[in-house]
Amino acid sequence: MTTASTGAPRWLTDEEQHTWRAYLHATTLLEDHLDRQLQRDAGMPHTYYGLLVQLSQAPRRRMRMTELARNAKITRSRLSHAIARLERNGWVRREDCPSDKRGQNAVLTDDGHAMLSRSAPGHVEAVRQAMFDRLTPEQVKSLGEIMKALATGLEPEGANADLPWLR
Amino acid sequence: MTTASTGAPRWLTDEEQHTWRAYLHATTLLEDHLDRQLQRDAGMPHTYYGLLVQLSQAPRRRMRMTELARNAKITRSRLSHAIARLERNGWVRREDCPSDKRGQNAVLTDDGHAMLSRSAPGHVEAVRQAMFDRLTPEQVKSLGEIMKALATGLEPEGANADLPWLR
DNA sequence: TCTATCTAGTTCAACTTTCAAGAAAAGGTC
DNA sequence: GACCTTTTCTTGAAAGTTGAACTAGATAGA
Repeated sequence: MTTASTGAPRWLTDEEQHTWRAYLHATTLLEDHLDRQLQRDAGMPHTYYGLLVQLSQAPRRRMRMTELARNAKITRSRLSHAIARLERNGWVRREDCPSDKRGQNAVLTDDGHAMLSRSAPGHVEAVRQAMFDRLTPEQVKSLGEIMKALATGLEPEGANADLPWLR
Repeated sequence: MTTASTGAPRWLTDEEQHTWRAYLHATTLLEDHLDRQLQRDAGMPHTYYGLLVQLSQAPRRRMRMTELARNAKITRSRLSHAIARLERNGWVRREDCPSDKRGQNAVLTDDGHAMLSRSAPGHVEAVRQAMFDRLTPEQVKSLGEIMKALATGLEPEGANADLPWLR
């Protein structure tokens, strides 16, 4: 239903195959690299770090669970687990939503904010070394455009909207 | 030890930040998309599918565990678990290595090969729709170069060789 | 109001990944 | 050969992820 496989398969050209492999290769290595960097220096995986960053940038350092999940591109289930863990660490706190009794706000605690301030420089440095120190300004620009195009195609809205919003 | 954080943190420019977000965003969505596509159509995650592909292209459809792990950029531990699962599915079989009694070969079974033949067209189509249908030929070329540059920087050999070969 | 439906978030079980530890064979070196 | 180190692969427990089922509150219609 998602992808009708009619007709002969359109295989990839040599250039496309090369690019695809390089893409898989590089994204895997980079993800692993940053995951380890953060696990070592901040005690959490990259996804969790991203959640704290989102919260730190939100209005009152708090955000509704669903919105946070949508921004971070993860399922609500995964977010529940993640927030539970971050709560155990004392970096996030849950709070009932005043306007909707079903709702929860995830709130970045002072400890969480402190931890973020401590680890952000190291993380940025890692990102810089892994990515920006290796690309020309033109490549950075180009990469941004390419990634934007890919994301647009995969965004829940648009053509492929048979999912609640993710899955 | 890995990343001395001396001096003021070199923060990211606006363009770099934009690119970085787009990168995270797009790679997350794409990974999830393909993982679900394969889980649905082939009954396994993307990583596992990649292992079968590697085996299918190896000389006698078999490969030493360590080599397979290195090619797939995963740990040997993870590979052990993965192969165990694929073995349960009947798609892979283990075989003692004649020349080295410690060694094991992972062998793609006929069932595994058949399953691959069945699901490959759909997967290629998914990759094409998600990536190549959305990029110009110039972008494809550029993306390939960029990813190659990133991978080179993260490759175990070279500067950052304090890891056995991964981790 | 009563009912049906939808939305927010959590929970459970199954599965995958990681990390640390360990068994077994191979490769020096003396 | 005896000893030490390295390499190969596996294991087991803890952590993280997924998908489905579930509770509770919101919403809308008759």
